[in-house]
Amino acid sequence: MAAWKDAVPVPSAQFDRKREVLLREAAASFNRRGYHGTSLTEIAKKLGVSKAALYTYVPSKEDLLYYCHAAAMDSAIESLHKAQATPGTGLQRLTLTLRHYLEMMLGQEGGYVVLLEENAMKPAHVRAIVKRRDQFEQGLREFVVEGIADGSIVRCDPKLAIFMMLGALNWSRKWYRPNGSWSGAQIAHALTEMLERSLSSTPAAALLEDPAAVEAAEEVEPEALPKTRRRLA
Amino acid sequence: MAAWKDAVPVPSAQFDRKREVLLREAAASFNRRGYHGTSLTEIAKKLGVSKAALYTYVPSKEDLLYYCHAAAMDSAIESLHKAQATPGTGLQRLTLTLRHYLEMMLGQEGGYVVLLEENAMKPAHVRAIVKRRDQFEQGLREFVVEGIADGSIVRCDPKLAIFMMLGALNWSRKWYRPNGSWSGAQIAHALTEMLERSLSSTPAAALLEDPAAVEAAEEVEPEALPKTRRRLA
DNA sequence: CAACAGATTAACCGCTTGGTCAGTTGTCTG
DNA sequence: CAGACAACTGACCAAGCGGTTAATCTGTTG
Repeated sequence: MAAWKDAVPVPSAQFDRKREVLLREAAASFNRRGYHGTSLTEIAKKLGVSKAALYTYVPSKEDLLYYCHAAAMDSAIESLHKAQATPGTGLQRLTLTLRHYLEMMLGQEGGYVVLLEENAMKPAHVRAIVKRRDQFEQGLREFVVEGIADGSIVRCDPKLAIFMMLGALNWSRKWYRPNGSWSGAQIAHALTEMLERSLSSTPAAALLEDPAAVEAAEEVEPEALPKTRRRLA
Repeated sequence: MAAWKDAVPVPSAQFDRKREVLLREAAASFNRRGYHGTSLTEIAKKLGVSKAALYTYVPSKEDLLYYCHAAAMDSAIESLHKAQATPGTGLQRLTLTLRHYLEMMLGQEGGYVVLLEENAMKPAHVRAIVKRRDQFEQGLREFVVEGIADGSIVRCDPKLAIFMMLGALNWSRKWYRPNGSWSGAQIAHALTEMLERSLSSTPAAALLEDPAAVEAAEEVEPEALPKTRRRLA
């Protein structure tokens, strides 16, 4: 068993770290130019190594894409599980998940996330990713059903509602610029607030207009606080 | 002037028709596999001709992408202009545009539409497309501003609101299947209804749950007919 | 029918790609 | 210091790409 030796000295923390950097860089390139539009030479150059060196960390370009997708789904499902362990109405838990998810996606590390060109992977990998994505979406749909039952969400088609919301969030990759006047967390707050409103049975009377306002309202958010949100008459 | 001869006999209606078919096929492939992931040989094979034949209709692969983008923007801006010529509140005009836009996108012809991998085009083409896209988005934002002024839309950040809505709509390409239980028009109705609710100052108490319900409310649309359009009380 | 023009093709070209490999480097171990 | 081993490199390869070309096919026109 190789596990013995591997487990001892410096368990190749270097290796794992470099591997992660590679994944981030690859994900960033894939997101910008697309999978087929990104060459390994390109990625290697950005990392300051030769193309051949990449094969120390990854068996093929296609696996690189798979690892990126897998990491993205890890984040998503983690957000879901956190919310599932949190008490609240269906609407609150749904919003919580989406906010977490988006914050990770826009986070300064850039998040892995590709969500596109899945069919560039071999069938087994596609199946694995699609399965986990279905789990994620199913969890979200259950929040909607729950919300309809507890009265926090208006009657609607859960599948469609989730597709709409994920579209609104995932598309943010296309226009979000980290150096703009809104931070990732601010965007996450404002977007999920609008989306919440689209399903809420008691929609807020106003939405955020100004990034600065987010900090005032958001910075407190860490869970507790007297629940006095403005509501429609 | 070549225009003289071109204008006379059969003004190459054949040519134009074939060109259009090529564009549709290309757009479909680009949307599925991405621009770089689609080879001209692949497109040619689907059309039952050789790759070289494509060059009769299009000067290069990159131009093919450009024409697709251009056609997509034509549709979008047409939707916008129609709504701009229609009276109503900002919210109504916004919703009308989005519904038209989505219906075209999901229409049976498959719509061109790519919206992705713009940077695969040469700078001049990118600029042309981005400019028109900005026009479209600017028009939508103006509907939001208008809606806030006339009281139909709650106060919010127009830019963010439009980004959210376009994301929700554009993402539908990823999950919509023409053979499912919802038609394109039904999806368009249900999605825009949810989005309308997210900004409306007087949100509807309920949303559509069932595709069949759309038909009862929507199916009247086919434009002509004795001009007795049913209206809401 | 002869002449012509546009559509179409097979064969081909230069180039880039993902991937391989033999060999060099650097570092830790005994 | 000797050996070992993983990291890394430059040179290389087959395959597929976008694009070109010379020749052929097809149909219309005088």
